[in-house]
Amino acid sequence: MKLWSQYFVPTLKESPADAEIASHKLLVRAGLVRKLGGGLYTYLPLGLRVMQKLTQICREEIERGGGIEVWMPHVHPAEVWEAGPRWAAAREIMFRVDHAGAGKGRSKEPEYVLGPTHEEVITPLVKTEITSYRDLPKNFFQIATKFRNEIRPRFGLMRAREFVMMDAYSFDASDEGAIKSYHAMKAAYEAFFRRIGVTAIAVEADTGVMGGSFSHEFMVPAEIGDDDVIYNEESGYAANREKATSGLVPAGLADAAPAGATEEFATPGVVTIAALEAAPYAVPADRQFKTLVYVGDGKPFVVILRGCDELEEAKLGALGFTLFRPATAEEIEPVLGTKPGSLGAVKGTIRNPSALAGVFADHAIRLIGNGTTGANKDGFHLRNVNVARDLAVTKFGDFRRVRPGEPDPKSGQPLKVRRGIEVGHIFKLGTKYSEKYGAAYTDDQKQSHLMVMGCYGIGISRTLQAVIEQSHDADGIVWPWAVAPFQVLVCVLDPQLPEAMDLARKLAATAEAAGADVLVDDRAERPGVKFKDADLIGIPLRLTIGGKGLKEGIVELKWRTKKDVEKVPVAEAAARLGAAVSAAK
RNA sequence: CGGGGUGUAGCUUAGCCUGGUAGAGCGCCUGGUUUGGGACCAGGAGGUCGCGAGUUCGAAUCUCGCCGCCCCGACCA
Repeated sequence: MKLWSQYFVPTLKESPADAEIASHKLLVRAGLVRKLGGGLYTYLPLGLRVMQKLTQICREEIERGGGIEVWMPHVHPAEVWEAGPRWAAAREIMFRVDHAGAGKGRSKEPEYVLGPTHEEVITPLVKTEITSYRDLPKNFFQIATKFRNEIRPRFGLMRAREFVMMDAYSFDASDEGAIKSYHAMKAAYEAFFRRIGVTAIAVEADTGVMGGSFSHEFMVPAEIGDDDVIYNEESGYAANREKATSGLVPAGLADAAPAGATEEFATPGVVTIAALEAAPYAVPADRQFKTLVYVGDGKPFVVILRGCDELEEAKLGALGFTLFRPATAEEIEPVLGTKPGSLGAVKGTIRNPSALAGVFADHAIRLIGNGTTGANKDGFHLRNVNVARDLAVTKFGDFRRVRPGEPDPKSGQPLKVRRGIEVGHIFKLGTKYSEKYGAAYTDDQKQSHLMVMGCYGIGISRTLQAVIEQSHDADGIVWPWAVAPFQVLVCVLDPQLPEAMDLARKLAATAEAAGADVLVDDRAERPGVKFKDADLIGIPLRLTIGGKGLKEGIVELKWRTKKDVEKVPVAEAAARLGAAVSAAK
């Protein structure tokens, strides 16, 4: 039991000027956090209590799913990352500590980084500690602070530079085992979000820099989310924007026969899809081939899309390049023969085809069959370009961005889009890391095999804010019982009356015995102030004790989620309170 | 990193265009009156006006540079 007057709950009447969204304003107004700098927050007592509850529930569910808790350092020697598979990609977002020991007599100082995640730490550990199939599978996790120098921190805890995350790493002897571990974690995540009272849906996701074979994101639907979820409730299809596909191209689509000989025509000044759509050319965008040039690991490659489609850049990750980016005009010209505007990938028109790492075409261009594209000659395009006959395609793939309304790949029903907050992510990693670090085990036939890994993350501090974003009203936060900083608020309107405080202590003890955390508002404030604060900080159950009520022999029970107040005779108060707490648990 | 905005008391802010004593509300302190949904009265403390240059007799205000913060984009394990 805590007495408000001796605790620390600095509530604010006004929203801080730097908060934009409801959950961020409430985090600050309800006295949960204070900002130190961009993306850096102090957790005040109330915020810390919520964090501890989330942490504990998470721990219980991950352990139930097979996790074994460990604690890893958050300062990593840079060599650990240099030896790993993604130093190039990850270094940009890592905080770096360059001269940690300067002035202490060491001639050459090692470089350190602050850990953004821990594959690079756990994999070498497992490599040395686990060598036999008898010790597999294993799943290690920790709940700890992570550091990522986000390009743009925003929305309070939603995208912070220092944040709390649960990260788990599974090691299995076989692919089947890894899939089993993956599903155990997926079930653990679902149990976690269910227990904390948050709606989070698992959606298919891109594996990004992590690599790996498949992955799900856990998304909390919210307008302020960073990510688009593409879904259809009826078929159950749900994927994030980067991963989403549609059934736009029929499965049995036959390639179109050539419509005639390819011919060049003059298009002076035409450098955009839109210009070619206009008179006098009048070539609809969905009959044009859009030719983009990227550079992957130093070598240019071409991507062909329909003129009406957008590239979903993340899907290029499937091509296997470590790093890729759009090519500059200067890089494009020597290879294709001209600058962007009249680019094409028709065989024989590319100036230096051997310089290309490949020509990758989106499946949807097969819907065009015969279309128009650039001639790799300034001011000229080609018509009657046949996909199968004329284009120098290395490989077809899914590269386009899905649009709402397109058919669901499962059922053909229209896809919808909504925003979501990514609160968790699970990956089946495969052997990317175990191969790099040589994490292998010996089986019962004395054969050596690479361990098959998975990795899993839950953004605990982000989830804290997602709970508020999902559960608040005009007056303040509405905490779900399981994560509320306190479950019961005993609101003493006349704390100067000894009988009121005596009753408050007695009933607080009753609620605690029933399993609730209790805060007693004993401040010498006017009732209005206390009620406003009570609603703001969102404690689920409020018990009000006032001098007036005591004269009538009653106290009041009120749920944060309900409007009505229940008057309870003092004699029955303990029993009613105890029953309410037991029922809510 | 590109675009936009913003920085004045612990918090929310007015003043800036058009240079001349830095103002309000909330919060805080003292006293009094109040006391069931953010009370009232009286008094009080609290400011290098983000930092640095410049223009000027004089700069919160105009100019330049830097920094912080916020939003959009890019990016996002």
